[in-house]
Amino acid sequence: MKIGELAARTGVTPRLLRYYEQVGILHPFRSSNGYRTYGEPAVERVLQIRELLEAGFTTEMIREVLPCLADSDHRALGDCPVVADLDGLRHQLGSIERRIDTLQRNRQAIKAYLRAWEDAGA
Amino acid sequence: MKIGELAARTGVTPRLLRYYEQVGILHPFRSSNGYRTYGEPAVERVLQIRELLEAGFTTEMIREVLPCLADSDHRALGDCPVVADLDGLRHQLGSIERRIDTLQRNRQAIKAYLRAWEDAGA
DNA sequence: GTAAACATTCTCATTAATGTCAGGGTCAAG
DNA sequence: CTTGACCCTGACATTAATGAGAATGTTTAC
Repeated sequence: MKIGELAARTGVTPRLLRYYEQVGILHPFRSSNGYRTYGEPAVERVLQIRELLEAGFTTEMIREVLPCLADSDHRALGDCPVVADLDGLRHQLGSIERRIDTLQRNRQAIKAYLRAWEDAGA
Repeated sequence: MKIGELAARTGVTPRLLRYYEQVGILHPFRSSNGYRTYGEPAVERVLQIRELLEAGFTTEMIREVLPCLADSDHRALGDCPVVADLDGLRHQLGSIERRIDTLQRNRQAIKAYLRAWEDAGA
């Protein structure tokens, strides 16, 4: 499919799809006229990129982890390109875990605060 | 304490401390000479700001949630300034929970991937 | 009282993720 | 063949979070 259709199906602007290609997290083919051509799996990939970006990842982190996340259902390890840098991956993992931690602590605090107000208001 | 000391004690540059004031998440007093003056609790507050920023919050989100997080140990609800917008808070809570979710799913996937490689490599 | 250390404000620069617009190709429908 | 919809590249703008520097005032310590 061409960029417009992918954009429509993912809710992401063509501009951003081109950007994602530019930073190396999306790799469309080019047809002879120069148009970008995306396969069906691109849809899910783009959605995952969005999800990760909204969770606060940078495109650089995504470039590191996405290869190992993509298509995780039907893929054997052998399919993986040469092995993304495992140490980098472990590092990302640590950073993700720290973030989860911070988020959980703060979620707790906000919940407690809200509950206190709700109790008081009732 | 003055800005330099707070910077030293938190590892945050004076530049950023001024920035945090500018965006309304840090509120030093001013002494007669115009110098910013911070109280002891500012240290922890700054550290929390850093933590939240590193977890991917924006200063705007922090402005919303920090009032209800700050000093959460020794504070009665009554001390809270008029009540930060409870609905905004619930919204932030939802967003935090979605992020935790995304993060956890991806942590899982990365761990599985790493484990697979380690098993294979062994 | 002069110099060093630290403060102030203001301005400009940078990176990441986006938006927007301009100048041009491509293609399908009429 | 022309028009309209869609694609391409490239350039410039913006917001957030930072860094860096200039020009200037204040405090400290000799």
